[in-house]
Amino acid sequence: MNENLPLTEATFFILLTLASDGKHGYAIMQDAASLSAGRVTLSTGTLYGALKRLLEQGWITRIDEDEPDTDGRPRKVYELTGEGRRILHAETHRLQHVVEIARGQLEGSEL
Amino acid sequence: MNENLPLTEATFFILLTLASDGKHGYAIMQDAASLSAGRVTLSTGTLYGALKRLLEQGWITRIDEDEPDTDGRPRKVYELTGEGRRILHAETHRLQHVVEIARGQLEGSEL
DNA sequence: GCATATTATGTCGAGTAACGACATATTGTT
DNA sequence: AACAATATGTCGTTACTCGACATAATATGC
Repeated sequence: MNENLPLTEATFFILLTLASDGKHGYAIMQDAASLSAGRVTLSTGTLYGALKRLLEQGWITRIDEDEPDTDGRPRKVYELTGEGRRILHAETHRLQHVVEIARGQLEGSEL
Repeated sequence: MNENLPLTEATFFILLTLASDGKHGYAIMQDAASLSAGRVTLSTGTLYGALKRLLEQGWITRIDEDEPDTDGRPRKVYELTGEGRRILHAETHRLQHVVEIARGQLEGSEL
């Protein structure tokens, strides 16, 4: 069904933070950190590299809010595409499945 | 608690297959495939590279069963160390936690 | 008014790991 | 005798992360 999985943790969390609404890069970084209770701290190299890749893959798009009243401060807002959302769901289910496999395996070996 | 996480999928499944008992490389490949219903197919490059790394890290050890009756066929058997088992558990819990975060996030954005 | 922290975006080089291709040898099957 | 399966390994390419560095605007504190 999906040849793009597994996602890297960085990619997964970027998509996750965009699930609720569109955001710009810096906000994604902060949201990923707070969502994961500080466990996922995206470096800028990882973040902007991943955003570029995700755009090329068509999993996110840019919604330009270059309204002049925003005073020229560059702020690029991204949101999930349908494909991006589909993949986010697929990866979540994959992870769920992996956890089930792992629990089954560990249970059987530790009694 | 653990600076080694997240594990890659290959590493995670190698450790998982060794949770129940020691195995040699080829058996690990097959077990990973059957355990994951064919989703995880380790290539030999990945497998033997990972085994080497895991040995160096002390997460697995080699138990030499070079009994002469095995007729010189080389077959290296690996098993988890305490550290390896500890990390396998930690990663399983991490994954569980990630799934919970993801489900919470997706729930909130799709009602 | 000035310094510093925060917000915000980006590049670059180094390191790690996965992957497929190739190589080799033995055992089991047809 | 040929071929599939078992079994281990190397090598080069590709993808991604990470930390360091660079730049600029805004906001806060003194």
